[in-house]
Amino acid sequence: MAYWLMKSEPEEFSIDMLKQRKREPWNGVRNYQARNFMRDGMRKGDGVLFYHSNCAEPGVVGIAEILCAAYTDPTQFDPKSDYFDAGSKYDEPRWLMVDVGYKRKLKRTISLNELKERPELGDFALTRRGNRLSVLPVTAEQWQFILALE
DNA sequence: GCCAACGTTGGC
DNA sequence: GCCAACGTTGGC
Repeated sequence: MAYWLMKSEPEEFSIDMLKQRKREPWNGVRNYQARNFMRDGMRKGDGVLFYHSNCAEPGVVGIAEILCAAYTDPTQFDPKSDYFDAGSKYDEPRWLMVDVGYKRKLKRTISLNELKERPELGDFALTRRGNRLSVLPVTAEQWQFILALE
């Protein structure tokens, strides 16, 4: 079992929306590195730190889980979608997605600021300089440490 | 709204 | 293959 952190802008899709819907196809990832994490790393049952980005208090706000291995993201073939990719072919889809399931909200937001101040996290993909990945790996140690802060 | 950091595109 | 221009992410 592996652990991940997935970012979402709360105005686009918040932890409360995931709580309501219970399950969400994580479409729209259009970064190769993030796609590779989903394709090569993610398996059913993996843990997800749900992170709010681009908001007043960026940070980890909840826990989710990966519900299935990566599969074709249909929005890449939809000309009306924001995520349409004219260069992707049906028989060779460029973009994948996973389904994410709601587990629970944290009692409080564990803010980016707080995470930056924790040397215990070591080399953490989230706080690496200039990091912009929306899907990134979390070690078992980081997972436990972050949740212990709750 | 600003802007640093990064990824992508496309001319050459 | 290089690299300038451009677009996007996301913290502040």
